[in-house]
Amino acid sequence: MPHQHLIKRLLAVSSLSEAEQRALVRLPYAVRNLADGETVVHQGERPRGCTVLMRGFLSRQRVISERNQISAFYVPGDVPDLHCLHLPTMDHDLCSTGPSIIASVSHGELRQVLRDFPGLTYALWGETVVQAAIYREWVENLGARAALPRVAHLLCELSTRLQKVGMAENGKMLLPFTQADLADACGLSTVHINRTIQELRRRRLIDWQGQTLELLQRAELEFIAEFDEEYLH
Amino acid sequence: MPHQHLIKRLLAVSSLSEAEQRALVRLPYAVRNLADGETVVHQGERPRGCTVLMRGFLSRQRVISERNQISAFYVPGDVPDLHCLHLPTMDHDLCSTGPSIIASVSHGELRQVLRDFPGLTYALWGETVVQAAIYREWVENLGARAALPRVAHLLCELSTRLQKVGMAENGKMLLPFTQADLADACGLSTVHINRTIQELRRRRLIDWQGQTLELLQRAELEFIAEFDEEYLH
DNA sequence: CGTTCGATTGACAATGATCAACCCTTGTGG
DNA sequence: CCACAAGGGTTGATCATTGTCAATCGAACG
Repeated sequence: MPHQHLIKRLLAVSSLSEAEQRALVRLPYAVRNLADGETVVHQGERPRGCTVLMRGFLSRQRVISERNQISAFYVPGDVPDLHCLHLPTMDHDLCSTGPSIIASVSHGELRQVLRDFPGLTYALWGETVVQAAIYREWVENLGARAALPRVAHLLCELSTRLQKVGMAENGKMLLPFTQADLADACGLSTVHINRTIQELRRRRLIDWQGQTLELLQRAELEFIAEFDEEYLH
Repeated sequence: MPHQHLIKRLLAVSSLSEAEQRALVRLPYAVRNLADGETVVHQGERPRGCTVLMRGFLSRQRVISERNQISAFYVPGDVPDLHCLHLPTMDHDLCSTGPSIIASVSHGELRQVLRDFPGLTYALWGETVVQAAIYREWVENLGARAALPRVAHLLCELSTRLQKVGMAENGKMLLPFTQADLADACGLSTVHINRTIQELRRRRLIDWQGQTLELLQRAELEFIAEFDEEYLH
């Protein structure tokens, strides 16, 4: 199993023995480079391994009533298709947003290690628990918040998750997302996302030029978004 | 661990040995009756056990920007706070909708059994995986669908889940939900939910009187909602 | 230099929210 | 037994947030 952040996070939730950590680290994997927009797994496929995102961003998406709806963003250390150990078919597309690098760990070998080291099963279950908490937040975000706080909440979440894996500092990060991506994630039109971002800029809450996003007044932004990072641990 | 449906479902995903099943069945639990509207677990609490819903309905809710947003409904056999094994604090209220009966299984004893029978850990992880899939569907429902298909999708989901636990037949079921509950789950106002339900009635897609809901033209309803029960197994 | 992609803008339309009643049923206390 | 209150459902009128359409602009790129 690759990636330090994944292992670090597994350690944070559950505590792993030396042997367990070693077994995890020794799991073989295949690395693959992805170009912007490339699809890792297609809806309907039955992947033979789990994907660990090592670098860059992935998004989970599917077309719902003629709209492309993004239901999750993944950052390095995430395992977007971990659930395929239990439910074999992917019911979404998994796409690279910007260039990225993934590692694939065979289901068979992973299952074997999980049988040998039950503590690892528990730890990976914890990963699913965290992802579920994020989905819940998205449900609330889409169901209850108006455009401005909704976008603000997403940006806060991204910033926090990126910070945890060392890809953001002081709310400053490199994001390959287009406004259309944000729109797909927030359930808004690109036009309205554009206006919402402009409003966030006007209020000096964010600075977003090219691929560089900076959250300027974190406290104020979190207040508007009712953001509480608790759910991300 | 109580409840046949939970055990049946665990068996459906993972296969459990005789010993594992016995260990599960023998877990002690405390039963509790809940009145309509009663709260099982409050936001911020750190429950000492997992809740297994035995009868009735629970909903997970929280106030987001002055709106009560429901992020999940639970039916008998579900374990709404299973994730608290990993993340100790509940960040939502868990409320009974209509009268219900729950069983509480101590975290300590559950953990012990999971240590003794790793196959059970894997099986319960599967439960979390399914719940996560439901959240994803809700994200898509709230993000991408207009009011009518959104409500239709929720009703299809409920019907399918209830059918699996023997609480619905031919799309006919007993639901204790008010229109306000639906509104909170769908991110719509009660007024608009009311009009949407009337439209569903007018098109002879549902018959809903008192607590009895019947889905009249399942195929047509699923078509409108783009509902595919795959994600529920 | 033309093409494409993403960002931006304006005009207009529409879905759904809000406000304010009103009705009906049910339950409760005098 | 009746009066009243409360909760849930229903309706109409009006408002506004957000979507749609269409066009423009600028940068990047072959």
